[in-house]
Amino acid sequence: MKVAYEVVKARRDQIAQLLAEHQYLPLAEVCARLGISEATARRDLTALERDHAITRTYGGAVGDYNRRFDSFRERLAQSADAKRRIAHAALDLIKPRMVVYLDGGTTVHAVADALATGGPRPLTVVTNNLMVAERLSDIEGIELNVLAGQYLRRQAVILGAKTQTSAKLWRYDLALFGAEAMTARGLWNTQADVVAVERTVAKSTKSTVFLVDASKLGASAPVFLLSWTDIDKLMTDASTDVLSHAGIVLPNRSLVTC
Amino acid sequence: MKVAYEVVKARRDQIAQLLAEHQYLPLAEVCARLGISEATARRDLTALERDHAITRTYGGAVGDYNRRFDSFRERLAQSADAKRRIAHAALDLIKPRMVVYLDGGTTVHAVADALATGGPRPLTVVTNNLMVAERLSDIEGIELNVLAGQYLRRQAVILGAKTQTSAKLWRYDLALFGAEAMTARGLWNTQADVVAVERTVAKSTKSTVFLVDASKLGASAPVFLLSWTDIDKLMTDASTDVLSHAGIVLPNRSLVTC
DNA sequence: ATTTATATGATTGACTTCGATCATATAAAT
DNA sequence: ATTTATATGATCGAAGTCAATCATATAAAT
Repeated sequence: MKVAYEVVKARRDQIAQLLAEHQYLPLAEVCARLGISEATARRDLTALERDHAITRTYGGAVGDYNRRFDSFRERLAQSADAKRRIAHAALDLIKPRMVVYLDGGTTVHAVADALATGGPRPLTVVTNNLMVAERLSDIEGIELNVLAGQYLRRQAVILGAKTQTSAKLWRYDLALFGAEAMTARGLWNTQADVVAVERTVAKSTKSTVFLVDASKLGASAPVFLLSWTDIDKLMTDASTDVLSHAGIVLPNRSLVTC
Repeated sequence: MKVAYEVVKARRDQIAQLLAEHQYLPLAEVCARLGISEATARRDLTALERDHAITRTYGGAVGDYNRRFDSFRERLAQSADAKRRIAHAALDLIKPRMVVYLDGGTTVHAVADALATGGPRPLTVVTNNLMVAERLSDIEGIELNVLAGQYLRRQAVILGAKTQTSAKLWRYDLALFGAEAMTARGLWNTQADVVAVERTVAKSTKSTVFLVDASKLGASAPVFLLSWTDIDKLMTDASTDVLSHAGIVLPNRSLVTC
């Protein structure tokens, strides 16, 4: 029997809501909860998928509500192995009771990943990256703080003038940064606001460490960040040979290759 | 054939990673991507589910990586209808170019929901609630800012001394708050640090508005927040009769019932 | 009031997935 | 070197899911 359009819409909204809450629901569950037949449930799910509200699966559907950070995640996959190795080396720098700043990039996110599964405790972690925040929140022994500022969902990062102001509220023992490019002159990044925050943090940290995988060698990025003399350590999977060939020569204690 | 345990573990980690990226993958896709048989894929998925890394579905699996804010979502469902009505009434208070503060509770989240689908633009929104932040980020005409501070994932909220400091970085035209209880004396909340932030914001806003559904009438909460004379408006679904019966009497222009 | 359009639920056959079982290959233990 | 343990892939019957089709009831249009 035909039914008022509003009734249909309300029901589909309810299904979308249900899926936002439960992430996944089998078809039978949808039928049971709404008291509708398989056929109607199927039709509703198909319609909702057409409107990009959910994703159908064989036997049910998943909600799209939480599909954020997608572009960030894609970048996470690049050079994932090198990033993981660098991150594990970086763990050695972190000691219990430190206040550690974790930068917004994907390489530094690997450190958060490593920290989540174990490492020195207790720790105070400060970050402007919300994926890092998610990863490390509610972990025993880690107090997680975020900076203030404008939230940019695509990059999962908090930026802006207020971010710099709030970055000054802490004193860091160690700051772990990423960068988009490294050349003989130093380290570069793509966004001016990102660099602004990084420089602000660099001024109030005891130790400044950069984690940069080899793919960033010879890459180019428009905004100059810091020169080699400004940093305490570079951790990379690029070999000393390749680095010096690119004109990057650092004292032994400032370079960790892995 | 038996295979080194590390190989198995690495493969399962890879599947979990893949699911974190794609949220949902059908079994056949897992087989294809890893070059393994259905049987092995099934066994891997079962093992991963046992470790609470993923959730199995009929025909595939979904990643658990993003299942956050769950307890907050549950509270969202309570009195959902009243919250929605109150939120829609609150929309009228918001005018283009305002700087609006949105509090951490579930009632205020309904305002974010309403704002997301339409309303006055442009707006500057400031919040300490990350689910509100998610909801309103990347929306044309809305600049979304978050406060600094310690991130408490269960409540999806940012709190602490630094939160108060960063709350003072803005001047608000309008602040929308929730509360856990209302009595003749005024409004109450459960957590001292939540109240601390709310009071800080209340001091730097032109207009202080509370959105409280009827279920909070007669409820009790330990921390006193503000008395009725301190606020500019109360929006509630409780009737004037019921309110006055509870000893709450407000001037007409300060009370919106819906 | 009559007609038209369509939302729903039931049915059916084709297709897919599942769990159990088994043979086999290889890592780990002895 | 030999034995033991187990990870893997193949197979198969059972159970579940899907898309298509159809009759029907009711909203919307006339």
